[in-house]
Amino acid sequence: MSNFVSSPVNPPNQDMGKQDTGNQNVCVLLVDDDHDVLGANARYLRVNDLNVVVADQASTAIERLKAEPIDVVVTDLRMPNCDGIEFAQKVRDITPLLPIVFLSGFATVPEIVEAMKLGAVDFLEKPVEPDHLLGKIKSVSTSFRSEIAVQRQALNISETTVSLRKRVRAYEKYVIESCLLQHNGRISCVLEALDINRRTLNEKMNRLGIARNPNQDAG
Amino acid sequence: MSNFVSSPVNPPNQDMGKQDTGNQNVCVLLVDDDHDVLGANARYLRVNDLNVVVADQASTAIERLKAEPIDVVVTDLRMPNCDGIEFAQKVRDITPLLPIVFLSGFATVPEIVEAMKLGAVDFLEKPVEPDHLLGKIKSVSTSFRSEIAVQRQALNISETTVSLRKRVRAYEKYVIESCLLQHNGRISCVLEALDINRRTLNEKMNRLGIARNPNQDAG
DNA sequence: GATACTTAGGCAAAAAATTGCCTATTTGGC
DNA sequence: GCCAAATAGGCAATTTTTTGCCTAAGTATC
Repeated sequence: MSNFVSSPVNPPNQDMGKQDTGNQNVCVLLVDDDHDVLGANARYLRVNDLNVVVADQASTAIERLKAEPIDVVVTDLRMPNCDGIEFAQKVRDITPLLPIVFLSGFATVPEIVEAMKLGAVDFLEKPVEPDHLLGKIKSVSTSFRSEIAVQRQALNISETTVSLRKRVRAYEKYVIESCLLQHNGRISCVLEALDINRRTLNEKMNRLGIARNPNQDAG
Repeated sequence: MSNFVSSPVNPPNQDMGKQDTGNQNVCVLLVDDDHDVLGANARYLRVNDLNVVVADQASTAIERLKAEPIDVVVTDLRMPNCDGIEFAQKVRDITPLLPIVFLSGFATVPEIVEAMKLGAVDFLEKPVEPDHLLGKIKSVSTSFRSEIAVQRQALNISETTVSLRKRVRAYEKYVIESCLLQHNGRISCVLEALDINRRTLNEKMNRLGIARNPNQDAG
């Protein structure tokens, strides 16, 4: 019954206090047809404790995306078989809100615009400094980290029927969980922030399977 | 005041009844410090039945925005007192989802990225062909904004208090509208796609104020 | 131990949403 | 004109959700 387990509010391991790199949870999908660039970036990111999945072409990348719990996609804009935009569109079909970071040496305004419309989180100019890339990924993944899982659940429109009901429910769950997270689990704040009756919130949390867990420790 | 929290999904201009050029409903706010460009564009758009409000600087534009029922903002990126990005941010504070089209002669990648992140609908390179601009405005105002951008925004936790109810409602509306759009207004398809009872969909559309008869052809 | 504060939850009334059944309207084809 | 398909909507039964009232449990303070 309880197939909804991934409450982002209190993942077993997740702890704001953890102070190592905090990166090992993050899974990046690196896509680039240039093996040198791909390898170098992958290595750098791995050294920095990121979980890296690589692909040298769009089709492979899509496969990996379906198979692995990717948190961020970093892709080249210009690729031989399938350009980055096309690729991003496919990614969107699978995970509508997954952050995508584009890399490109020469990009035209329309390309950038199109990429951004497809929900690119950022657009870095090649050659990109590994450290800059790392920083970008970190910022993208930390700001989204808590939400990704839920978003994926909420909006993973992929194969299965996307009943409006399920989607709305997932969205509601997502909003409440985010709000909880944002207010360190302080119910009273959530009540105010969402302008909702306490009793209703209680009911919703039960119904939606939202765990309370005053993760009160301030980072 | 700013209780004008428009539905994040819907352009203010909802009236799909009139069918001549369909333009006279659309109100465009043109912002450009160059009076020649401003005048020329305004004239062209007016000739084409658009309702045009002009401003030669950001502060004026903001005032107009507050006063008039603007449907689309078209702004220069580079302006003397306040650059386009800054201006767009202010626009966002007032109307979180109003479509903004940027114009610019020389724009850097980061600028474009930033503009798009602020929800720009498009980025046209100056000098812009009046007809192209007109087309863009028409398409923006008739079709809904870029899905992803809207989706992101709909999902985005904003600082301001937006009741859970409103947000869920907006999301539901967005889902239905997108689905309608995707299926060219074919109700039967939407029913199937969203796995929802016909009667329920009817009720929801009424409740949420979703117009039937979306433009069967894409712009 | 008393007190204040925060949160959970039982219960039931009230409100809202869902949905089946039936009818009406529109559109296109024969 | 008649028929079929698609869609809207009235009505009412049913289900779900919201919410006020009241009680209780857990914490921290005094």
